[in-house]
Amino acid sequence: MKLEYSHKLIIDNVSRFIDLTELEKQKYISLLTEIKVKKKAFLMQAGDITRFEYFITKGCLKVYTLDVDGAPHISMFAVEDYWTGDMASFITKQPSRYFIKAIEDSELLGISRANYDLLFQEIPKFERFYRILYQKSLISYIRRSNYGISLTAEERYIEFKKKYPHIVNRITQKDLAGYIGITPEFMSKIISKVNRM
Amino acid sequence: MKLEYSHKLIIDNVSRFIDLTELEKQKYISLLTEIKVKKKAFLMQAGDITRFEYFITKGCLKVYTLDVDGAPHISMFAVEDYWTGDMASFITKQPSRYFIKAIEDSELLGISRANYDLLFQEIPKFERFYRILYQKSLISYIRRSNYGISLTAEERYIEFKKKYPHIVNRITQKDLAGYIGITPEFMSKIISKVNRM
DNA sequence: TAAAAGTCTTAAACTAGTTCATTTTTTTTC
DNA sequence: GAAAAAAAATGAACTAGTTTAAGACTTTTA
Repeated sequence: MKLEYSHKLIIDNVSRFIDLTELEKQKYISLLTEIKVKKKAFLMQAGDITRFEYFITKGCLKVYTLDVDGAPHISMFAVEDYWTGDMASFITKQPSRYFIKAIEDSELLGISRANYDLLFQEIPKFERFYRILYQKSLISYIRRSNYGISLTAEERYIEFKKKYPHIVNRITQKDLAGYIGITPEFMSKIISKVNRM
Repeated sequence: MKLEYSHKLIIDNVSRFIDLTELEKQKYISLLTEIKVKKKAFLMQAGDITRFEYFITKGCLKVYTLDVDGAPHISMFAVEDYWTGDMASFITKQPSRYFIKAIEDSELLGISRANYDLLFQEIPKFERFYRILYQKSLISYIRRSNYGISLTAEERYIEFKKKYPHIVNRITQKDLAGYIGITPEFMSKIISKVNRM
């Protein structure tokens, strides 16, 4: 079976943790929805009940909330081969507090809540896939949940550059500040300081 | 089948997400190890390769790292009916950066890495249990990973009291400071301020 | 391709949280 | 139940990061 690029990408991603037969691959792909979103457009907004979990096949997006003062707090940048969405809203069917906005023209594959549930009935192996995917995400979020309180802003910036070299030059300094958790002004100071070192 | 208290607790916990037959329950329990740890004793220390994932049946423990200056950063307090451990070390078999120390005399059920792997072969339903358990943990860690950078220390303290009323009076102010990410001195100030309000 | 909008830089005054030092209170230990 | 150890409170001097404001540079849009 010849797969188109985006389908090959997601099958390769899934195949890191579980083996699928040709029939299962086709079944899985049939449960996905193709989505395109132009630069600056929203994939979802706060107040929405999230209908999909997303896999990015092309582009770059930011996931963020607005605090009481209207300042954005970016929780992740999602690029090719990443999974994103708002799992809390997707699972609980409660309105989301997150915005997801495209930083570049982007293409995604979405799985709806109904198809996500169906997937486990049709191909129980996916319980294992998601068990391992969530386990790996959990390991990185557990680590990250301490960053904000145990590292200085400068240390967090250096960590980000080391961990995400493929992302750092696709985003603005302002958005990076929103991720690191500081003002754009202080971000500017840190970057010029670190570059001088 | 009459279960002893600690086994009943863990079976009830697992049964929130999956249904087990009597035979499966017995099989599962046979894979667990009972562990007791006295107040102030370590369940594990940085440098160890974590042998178990733990379920607490009695007591209270703190999970923490030491930063370069030797200051403790507490990542969780674990009480009855909680799961804890260092998943990164457990999965990758690399040395841990965490300490787990009992705050009260505690009793736990541990599953070894070998039995964890075996469990999925013997009772594949557990892929689903862990998929859902990790999914729920992930939802709360995703939320928490933004707390450090988007809330003030006072707001984090108020959140903690609201979310963990059953824990707040079992731990010292000093340990709470280590969790909130501030000095014990500033914690003291915040608490007296919040109580005055 | 010009104007508009957004991003980046710099600097001075400010605030949340730290550090260090001392005293009081509570808990642990023998 | 006394002595020792640990935790909590308080205060003064300090630092990381914010706020506000203004000008320079880049990107977007018509």
